[in-house]
Parts: sequence; structure tokens; C-alpha cells
Amino acid sequence: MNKIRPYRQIIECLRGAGLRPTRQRMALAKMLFEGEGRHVTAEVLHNESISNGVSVSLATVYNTLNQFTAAGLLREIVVDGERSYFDTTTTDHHHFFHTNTGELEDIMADDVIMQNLPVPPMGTKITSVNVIVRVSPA
Amino acid sequence: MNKIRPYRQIIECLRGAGLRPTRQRMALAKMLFEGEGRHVTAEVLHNESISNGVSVSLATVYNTLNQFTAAGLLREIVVDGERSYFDTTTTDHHHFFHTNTGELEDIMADDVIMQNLPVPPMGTKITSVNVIVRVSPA
DNA sequence: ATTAATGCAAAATCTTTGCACTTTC
DNA sequence: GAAAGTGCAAAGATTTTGCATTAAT
Repeated sequence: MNKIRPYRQIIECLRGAGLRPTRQRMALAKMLFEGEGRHVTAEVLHNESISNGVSVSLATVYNTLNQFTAAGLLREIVVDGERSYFDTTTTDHHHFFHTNTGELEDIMADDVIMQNLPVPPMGTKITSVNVIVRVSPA
Repeated sequence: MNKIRPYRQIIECLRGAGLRPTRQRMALAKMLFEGEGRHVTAEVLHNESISNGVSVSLATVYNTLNQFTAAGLLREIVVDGERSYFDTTTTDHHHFFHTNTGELEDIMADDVIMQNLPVPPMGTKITSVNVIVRVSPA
């Protein structure tokens, strides 16, 4: 339903974060944002990039993912200590984690989960709330 | 309020998991279960052990934590990709994560959060639900 | 031309493993 | 004494970093 994020917007956002729209960044951005709700690891994105004939080093993929995250284009999701996932959906939502395949899947915001937030400890404020629902084959 | 977990029970549980109650395991168990609701990393537990004059290698601490987790004495909590936390409370509950200090804190079960679970994807069943509420100094 | 980004390999972390030695049963 | 556990160091895995080269403004 949603339109894919237009290039212009990506370039804007990169510029806003002080990042030049280089060939590699634009190529990675294209792969990331042409679809919707992608959940990628650095390795997956690197492989995809190579497959598409775009030569990028793994280090650059890591750097780029971190820069995109800092710029607000991506959100980092921690599910297991093994690897970092980056989610192209940056609005509030939660995840199913398929423990057998290692895949992440969005939980639609409509499947309301959070009813009342807990009171944060004295002297602290809530930064974010993360819900991971682990699922396995029935 | 709760009584600390008696040694007998630990030994039983270890035996049940086919683990011999060795000096190192008992020492680590003592440190872990004498208090309540501890959240330790391997490194913290290792340091604590050394401080208490119990010589244990870091590798053994890792192995022991994993074995205890497999035996159901501990629960592993994933908050950031940097390190693994092990929680001595194995009943269902969720956590505050102090992003500045790296500390984990239990959210009392009474601060009800989950009202209705989302429907798991076709062909899958829910294994566990994990809520991490990140907090930082106000 | 200036300034920043890239790539590679090396470093840094955290965690696991292999193997000789020690402890438990 | 047989079987399992421990310790150390080395290996693994993921992510970051340093520096020379390349590309962007």
C-alpha cells in the first residue's frame, strides 16, 4: 500500500546527516528501501550487493548501516547476541523472531500489545520499548 | 520475601542435568543464588569469583553459565549484541535496561504489560515473549 | 583542490573449543 | 581407575578501526 521511499528523500536524509550520497550508499539504500519492512544483517546485505554486481566491502556495509541508523533511516534490532539486524521500518512496532530460521517479522501495530508502560526507575526516563516474540514451527 | 534457593535444590538440579556438583560449579552457584534476581555477565561473575578467592577460568564461567541455563537454573537475556546477561529469576518477567550503565533490572510482574499476545505466524507457536524497556537518566 | 568515503587487513570483543591435566564418583 | 570437568591458550565470529587510495564537491 505504501509508496516506496523516494530517492529524493533518501538523499535529503543523508545530506541532513552530513553524509554524501555516494555510489555505495545509494546502491545500499536502493536495496534497503525499494521493498518494505526489510530486516537485514550486514552479511546478508553485503551478499545481496555483490550479487547485484555492486562491489562493496563488508566494512563499508557495516559503516553504512550504522550511519543510516544514526541518520534515522534504519532501526537496529537486537534479538540474539550473534548478529545485528537492521529494520527499514522505523516507526514503533515489534517483532516475531523465527528461532529456527533466524528471520525477523514485523508484528503489525494493530495487534496491540502494550497497554500500560511500567513506571521507569527513579531518575530515569523510558527511551524505547522492545518486544520480541520468539516463535518456532508448531 | 522469597527464601534463597537451597543448595540441595541446586545439587539436585545439576544432577538432573547430568552435571556433577564440582567445586567451581558450587562456588558459582553460591554466588548466583545467594541473592535474588541477579543479572550477571560472564565477566562480572568471573571477577566476583576471583575477588572471593575462588580460582575459576573465564572459559569455565562461560561453560557453567551455559550449562546452568540448559539445566533451567538461569535464563539468558539478550539486550545488546555486546554481551550476554544471565538472570537468576527464571519465571516470566521483563526488564529495564539502563543504557548508560549496562545494568538490567527486573520489571515486577505486577506492572502488567502484556494484555493480549499477537497471533503467531501460520505454522508457528510462541516460544517466549521478551520485553526490554530501555531507560536512561532523566 | 579539499574533504570525505572506501577498501583492505588488522585489531577488538565476546564466546567457544581442543587438549593436557585434575577432580569426582 | 574410568569418566567428566577444568584451565589455558588458541580459534571463531562479528563488528570496528587505521591508513593509504579513490571519489565527491
